[in-house]
Amino acid sequence: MKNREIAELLYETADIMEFQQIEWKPRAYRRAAQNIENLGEDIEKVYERKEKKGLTEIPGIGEAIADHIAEYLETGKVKKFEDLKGKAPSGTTELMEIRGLGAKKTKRLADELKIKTVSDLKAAVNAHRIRRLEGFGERSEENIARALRNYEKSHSRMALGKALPLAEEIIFVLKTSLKTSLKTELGSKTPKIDLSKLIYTGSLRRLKETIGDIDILAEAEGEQVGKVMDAFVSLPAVGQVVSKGNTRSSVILKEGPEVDLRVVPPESYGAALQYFTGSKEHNIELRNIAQREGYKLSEYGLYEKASGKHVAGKSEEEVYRKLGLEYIVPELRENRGEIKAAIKKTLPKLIDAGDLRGDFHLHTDYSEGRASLETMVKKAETIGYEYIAVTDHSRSQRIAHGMEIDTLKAQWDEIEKLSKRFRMKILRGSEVEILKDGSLDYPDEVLKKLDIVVGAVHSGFSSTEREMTGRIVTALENRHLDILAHPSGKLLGKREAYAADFGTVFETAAANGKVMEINSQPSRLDLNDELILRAKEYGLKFCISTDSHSVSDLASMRYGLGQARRGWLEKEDVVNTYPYSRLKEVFKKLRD
DNA sequence: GCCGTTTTCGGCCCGACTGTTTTCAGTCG
Repeated sequence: MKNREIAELLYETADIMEFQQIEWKPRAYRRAAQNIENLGEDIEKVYERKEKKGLTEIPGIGEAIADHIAEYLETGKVKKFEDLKGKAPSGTTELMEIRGLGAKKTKRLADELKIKTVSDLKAAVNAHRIRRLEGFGERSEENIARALRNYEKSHSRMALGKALPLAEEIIFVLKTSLKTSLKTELGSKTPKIDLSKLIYTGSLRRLKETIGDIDILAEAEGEQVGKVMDAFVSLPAVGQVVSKGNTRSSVILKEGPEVDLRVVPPESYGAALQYFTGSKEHNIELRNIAQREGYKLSEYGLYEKASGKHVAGKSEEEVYRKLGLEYIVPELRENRGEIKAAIKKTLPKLIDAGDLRGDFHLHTDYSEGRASLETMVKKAETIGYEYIAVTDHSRSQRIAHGMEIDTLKAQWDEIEKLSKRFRMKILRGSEVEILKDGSLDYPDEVLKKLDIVVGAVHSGFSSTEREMTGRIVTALENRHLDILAHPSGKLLGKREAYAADFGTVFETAAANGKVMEINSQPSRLDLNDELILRAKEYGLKFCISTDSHSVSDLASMRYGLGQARRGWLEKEDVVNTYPYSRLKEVFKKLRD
């Protein structure tokens, strides 16, 4: 799959063009790159099937870019891009990633100070050569120095599972601080701040698998604004204040990530929430619609273009309705067809947290889990689940204390005993290793006694695409396998997905009635939204599982649920929303 | 370079903050 590769190439080319002060083209290139990332289909396959014509059918790709992509797929490079790159200094695109440095400044640094790489920049900062440049000055130099330190510390994205609790914590502390300061001015006549309106927005609200920075929105007016901003920049977690204004302030936390706070008045709250939730691509599309309909849309509201009259903005729902659209939930706002669906009123009714009735992937201290079987069962029952599957590792997973057959049977005995004491159905499961040759890690007579077999790959990540695809396909053709766990094998920020032809994997899975897991572990989120969208095309069913290794992990469900919603899944697509009585339709070996 | 209920040319989202600039350009989201 070369989608990401090609998108990266287009983004890089856009940066270089911008550096060379070429107008408009960078925008076209970025838009094309974005659409390739969101394609949900292998671009190579598109090209094989329909050649260049297929490429130009992708939005944002016309004749010229289609030719470049074709050239890349045929030869592995694009002559025009190579030439372009040859004319720009080698470190250009990297320098432009540093906060505060865009195309113009990078160009001036290169032209006037011969700064071409990050280390050139560092040297220039240390020698105070930047402040002598016309239009730069001492402050600019200090800011570049700080941005440089930040860039080196972390220019990677944070996992959703880390960012979300962090944002919740910040909001909680900010609310507490504001409550206290509001109380101390008892008797003041200024309107109170509605603290329920203090929420996180941005990619976090869209539950994207990784987060660049944390965006927070608050509602306040008049002198209250200053109070919110003051409370925000003086939070204990703040390491550095980047900017502070009347509508926006920006800080960098000691922990690393940047947090932006925007404050808007009540009549604009909905428009601002919509705007800051993004995505950027979704918003641009929305503004285009607004323009066509004779409106102007900004974070302050929807305005009639002719009269300048404010016609919507109090709530998000109002903004969408006024534009003739069904309300679109944050998880769908990626410009992946949701706007067209909202116009036609054919948006999916997404799966909700309340729909989930069980969990098909969890570990106990029989293998690498940290809690006992009984503790896990007890906690799952408190959540209100109707069933769970206990899926400890199979025998060849030595590192994870994989279970020999005798131990597995002992676990079945304990499950039997516990079943008498708990209302919830406890299923005999196993996370069975898919071995190098695609066979499963227990003999058939053991597998057939399991209620649920969750197959997983944990080794041989550097296999070729052919080997890995063959291995998984063989496993999917095994009648004992029910669920394919963490199908892509990626670890966020640590390990790429293994090379496998997911088209073939999904096709085989669909033909054999297998279920695809959406693994909710914060470090995995696998399948992610893009692969879910692809898998759904093949008519596959999914399950959202936590892969819990401790009691607290059971709460990770919300991250997997987020990916499912981003992947347009409805209740019916996800088998752990089915009542137990219906599960037999999916898992044939299930006992009554 | 792309696109079209403004349709084959002429647009291309919009507003806030910073710094050094005395009226605005650059950058960001």
